[in-house]
Amino acid sequence: MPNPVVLLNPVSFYKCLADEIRLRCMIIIEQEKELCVCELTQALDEIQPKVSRHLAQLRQCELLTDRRQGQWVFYQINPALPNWAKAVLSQTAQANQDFIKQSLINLARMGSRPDRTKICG
Amino acid sequence: MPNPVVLLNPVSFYKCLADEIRLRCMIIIEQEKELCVCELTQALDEIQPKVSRHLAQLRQCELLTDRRQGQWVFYQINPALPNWAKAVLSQTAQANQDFIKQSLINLARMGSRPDRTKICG
DNA sequence: AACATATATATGATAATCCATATATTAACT
DNA sequence: AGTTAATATATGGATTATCATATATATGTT
Repeated sequence: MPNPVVLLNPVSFYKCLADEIRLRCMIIIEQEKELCVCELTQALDEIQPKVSRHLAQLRQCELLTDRRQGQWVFYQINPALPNWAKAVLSQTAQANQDFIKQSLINLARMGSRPDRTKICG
Repeated sequence: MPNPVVLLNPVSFYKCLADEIRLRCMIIIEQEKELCVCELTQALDEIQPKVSRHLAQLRQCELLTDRRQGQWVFYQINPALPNWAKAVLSQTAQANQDFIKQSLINLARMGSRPDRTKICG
């Protein structure tokens, strides 16, 4: 069965992407499939409340979904986004690798990342 | 020969799209190929200085190019935009016809639109 | 098990910064 | 002169950052 698709206002969609931190989050989550707050905090080299607030906004606009696993909260791209928005995100990610290069390095440097063993569909 | 391609920061690109008036402008220009300020003013039903200001921003960020023909200034999508940005714009336009529906009606209602007889490549 | 401590995340409150708008004016063209 | 477009300034509103704190979970000790 087809996913129920989110009704997405294009202006609020682009408002979400119109911020350095939020756009980085979206792109590296797009790329890594799923990341938790502490990983994002490290990758972006920003303080935790700042990252958390931006994630909250992305969640509220339904660009991201979250799931808690133990002490961690993992975020991923909302699978119910309309196709045009998914396309925008993936093309933006593909064409702007430079933009997230340093974040991926920071992420790779991170010791003892939480594992995702209990991913339940 | 291939167009020289604009170097485009993704955050400023999305900041440009993160406003109702600017996004409407981009989408109807995308669709109509070329529009002048007075047409846009009418289509969006907004006062002229407001529209002009937003167009100036879009021009400054190189999302739009302008050409003067007599008393009119026509705007079109910058052909030197990178492909990913062009793709984002056309997909956004295609998937959000509702968003510009009223603007197109206003535009169609407009009497004596300036013609583009002197379009020089 | 009960308790204390540590880690991860979210949020309230406040201050600071940025952005859009309105009005008035100026410039460019016919 | 009349039409079209751009800009300057001031103001109000929205967005953002930060600190301190709250909550939830996990770990360690007795």
